[in-house]
Amino acid sequence: MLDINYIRQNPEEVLKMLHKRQLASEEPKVAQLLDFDRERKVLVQRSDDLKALRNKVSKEIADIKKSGIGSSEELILQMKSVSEEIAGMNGLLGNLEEQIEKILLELPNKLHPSVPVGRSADDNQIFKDSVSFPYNLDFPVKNHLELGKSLGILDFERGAKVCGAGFPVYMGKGARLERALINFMLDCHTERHGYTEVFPPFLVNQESLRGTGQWPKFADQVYHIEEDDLYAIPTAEVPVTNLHRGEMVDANALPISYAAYSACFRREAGSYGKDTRGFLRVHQFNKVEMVKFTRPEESYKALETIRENAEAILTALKIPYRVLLLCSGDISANATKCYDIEVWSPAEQKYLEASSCSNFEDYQARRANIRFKPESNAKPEFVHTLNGSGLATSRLMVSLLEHYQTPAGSVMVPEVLRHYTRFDEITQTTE
RNA sequence: GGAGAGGUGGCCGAGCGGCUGAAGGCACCGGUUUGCUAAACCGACGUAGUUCUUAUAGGGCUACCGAGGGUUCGAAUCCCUCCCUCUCCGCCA
Repeated sequence: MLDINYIRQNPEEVLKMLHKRQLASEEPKVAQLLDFDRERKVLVQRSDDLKALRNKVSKEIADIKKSGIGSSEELILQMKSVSEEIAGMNGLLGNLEEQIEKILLELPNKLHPSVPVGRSADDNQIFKDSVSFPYNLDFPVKNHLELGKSLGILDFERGAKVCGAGFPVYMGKGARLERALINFMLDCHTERHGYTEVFPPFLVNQESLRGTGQWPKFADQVYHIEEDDLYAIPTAEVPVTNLHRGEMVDANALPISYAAYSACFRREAGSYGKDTRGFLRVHQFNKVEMVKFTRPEESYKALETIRENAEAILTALKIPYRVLLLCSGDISANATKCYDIEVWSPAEQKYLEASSCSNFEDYQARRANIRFKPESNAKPEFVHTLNGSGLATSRLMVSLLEHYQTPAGSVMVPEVLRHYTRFDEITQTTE
């Protein structure tokens, strides 16, 4: 969330940001917030005055009782009514603070000056266009669904039977290939890019969702297990960023870089009918996520590093891709700046999002209260948090299967994965 | 699921209902001493809100001892609920 001091001092900046984000409906909230804030201040002052009086008189009462001189009856009676008055104010104050908190949690993050202004996904800027690798697909290409079915490596029907639509099953060499991808990506980030591997819980509590900003905004997109009041993670970002929630991290340890595999669960409520075929939109998918905690002055450099780390995976796999710089109307509410990496699908003849790399500055750190001391005796400051998919396997698998198919209908395994799969090709005779 | 113990500042740890924002120790910071380092000694040392002043600093007031309620003139301290950690028993993977 934003610093309330920043909003007090720069309300017009906040309004400008909302305008750029195409969130006109949110604009009245700023004035409302400032109204509540002023009201709160008046109430706090009056309540603090009463508390000061009560503290002072309570000490007098103590003195009277100790010395045994005089009577405290009258004072106690007075303080009783003062306490009642304070209690009344606390009720009002609690209400106000709840509303202030609510608005603060809902307001989106600032935008970095380099973010292009635009209305929708159509206005995203191409940061890096068509990074390609040589392929000979001069034959009728099959799409990933056809390949998955003919090779017996993907089973959407049975997935739907055991769970529901959007829960794909990988079989045989398909399962092995998926696992190879995950292992390759994790090894790459830990051994070559300097990340520490984390295997996080796949269920989290509500505080964690709130810490990274999925709560309250995306409450309806997250699977909720009522019995234990836990939520299935939509991304490893949630448990991994929250590892340091409420902590004072050691300044010398910064930047902290974590790479984590997790399954990701998304309800995708309201998006039925859009890109629903096969892997294009699923409720459960696998992803390796990179998370960084940095000093504020280093976060934008770290964002480029994360993007490069994600690109390195595609380069190694020789998967064609491009990088977009998201515009103000398309970027998520939590991020100040975000790159999307999209992989090419020869069958769909379009780019598919496989990674998002974002800087959140102190937006998540403030929610999750993650601080550090810049100097040993200095005041604590919020760290900056960032993350990027490195990468999600589902769309990656689409592009991989389609690019590596042969005229005979088999799929070759990318060079760098063979060490993990221990087979070179997936043919129809797969077990 | 049952029984017990406990959650206090960056860390460890003491704390009788009023004199406790909190002893003591460690770490960090400033200084003295010292050939360097270390040690020793001295000093400073939480966060947030608000207000005042002789206002790049200092003072006052308020809140914060796992979270939320309650009792009380007054709660770190007593009571209740919840969360977490540890130990033991039971059950299960």
